[in-house]
Amino acid sequence: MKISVLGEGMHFRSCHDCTARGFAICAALDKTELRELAQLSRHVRFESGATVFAQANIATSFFSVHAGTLRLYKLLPDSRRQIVGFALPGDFLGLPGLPHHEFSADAVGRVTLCQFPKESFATFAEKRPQLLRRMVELAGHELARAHEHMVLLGRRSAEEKIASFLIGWRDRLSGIGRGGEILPLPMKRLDIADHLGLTIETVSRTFSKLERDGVIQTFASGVVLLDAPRAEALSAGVS
Amino acid sequence: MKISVLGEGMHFRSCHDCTARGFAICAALDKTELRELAQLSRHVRFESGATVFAQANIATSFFSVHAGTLRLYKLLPDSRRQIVGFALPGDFLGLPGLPHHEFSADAVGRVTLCQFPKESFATFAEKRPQLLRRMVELAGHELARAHEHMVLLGRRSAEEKIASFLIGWRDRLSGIGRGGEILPLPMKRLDIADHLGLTIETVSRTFSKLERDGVIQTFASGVVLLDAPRAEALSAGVS
DNA sequence: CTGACGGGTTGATCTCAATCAAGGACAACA
DNA sequence: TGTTGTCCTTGATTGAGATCAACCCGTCAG
Repeated sequence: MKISVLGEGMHFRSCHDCTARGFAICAALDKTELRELAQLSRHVRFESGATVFAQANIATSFFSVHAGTLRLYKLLPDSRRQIVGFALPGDFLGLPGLPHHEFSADAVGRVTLCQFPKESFATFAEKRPQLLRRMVELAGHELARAHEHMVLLGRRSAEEKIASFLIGWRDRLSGIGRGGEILPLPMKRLDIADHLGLTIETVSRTFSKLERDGVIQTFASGVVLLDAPRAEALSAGVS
Repeated sequence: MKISVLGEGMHFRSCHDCTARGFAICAALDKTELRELAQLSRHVRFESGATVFAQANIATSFFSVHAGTLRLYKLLPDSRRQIVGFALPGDFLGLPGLPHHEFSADAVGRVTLCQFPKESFATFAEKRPQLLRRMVELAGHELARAHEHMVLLGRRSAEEKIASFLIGWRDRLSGIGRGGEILPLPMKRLDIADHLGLTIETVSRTFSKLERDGVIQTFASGVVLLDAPRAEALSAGVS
């Protein structure tokens, strides 16, 4: 696990012009508070594949994603893996009230994060109801997404799973201003499989089927939704 | 949808000797605050099968479960159902920041709840960081449970699903002081199936298998874990 | 240029859980 | 007492997705 602090060579990126501000918890803070929070945070970078923290380890920091994608996953003893989600810029990682990390997180491509020591962040938050409110809200959105994912895992077919995943991913990206014609998929097929409760072969076959049916077009870096309404219908479960 | 307010005939149950206090959000409040909160809450009761609120309806209240069990579920247009969880005494229902109910909730057996108008609760909470902190914590625990359930849905066999469910249910009950030799299962087989991403037949068969193998003994009202270590091993995924 | 490797695709076969179908246990009720 | 309905169980068969296996393609090292 390599941590590299953005050091001397790099410009200090002030929170003020942070690209993830607006989606992140920081949105709940005023200028002064922002500076105070910046004081106790530091910017860290992880290269592709690096582990940011591991399941069951003691959590000493919270993180706010600044740039890049992370996969958040849980492992069973026999190494079956479930990716419980992908974290994007603005997402907050870490749960006050739980001493240990509840899942592992590693970088999908290069990632930068704001790191906050748990203790000082908690102290900082304690007297700022609007920050706590924001955290309740973020947790609520996360919970809603988790529930939606349970429906996917428990009750949808492979084709619906893939379509739902693509639509959900598109909507999340556009929510943070990263919408576009081509939908980038930085994660590997195996990651998608472990996220959707499928095998890599089924994911591959299903992508092929959707392409054959003219719903998507696949590229090395992602897909284009040729027939978004059809994908949305599949995603909604209106087979 | 029948709502019956506990009325004249019934004793007013003060929050002070509420059996769910201690697990519920109220635990974060002192005596004075508790009385204030009681002021803006009312006790409501639902008979078995009654719907407390429905998915996509506008949320006007928050609830704290006082007694009984609720099933929380999402429906697909074609009526496939995923039960995202069961709520027990002390659980908080409703997410600040989302205008609509994100799932439906109905009573499994008779249920009583504390109902708080959303607005007045929000106003009350706004100035009480320790209450907000408690809500963040509760949301965090809920999220952790949701993640664990994703592993179950995405990566476990039918037998492991049932074993995990039983162990998880036992632990939750004992966490609220309802542990005991016999593990009550107030929900129906169909509920369990829709919670675990199985069919009712597979649930039934798997219970039968576990009973044949001497892991459990089934009764009308629940099960006894004859071989808890074996069930725990299955639950952990150490097949 | 060649071989090894990682990531992805495709085909053949198998298996676990779904589906289809029947019947049992039990409570509510006429 | 028989009738009806709900819930649960069990058996037979099917099928979606897993597994096993082969192969393609681009990249990188030697």
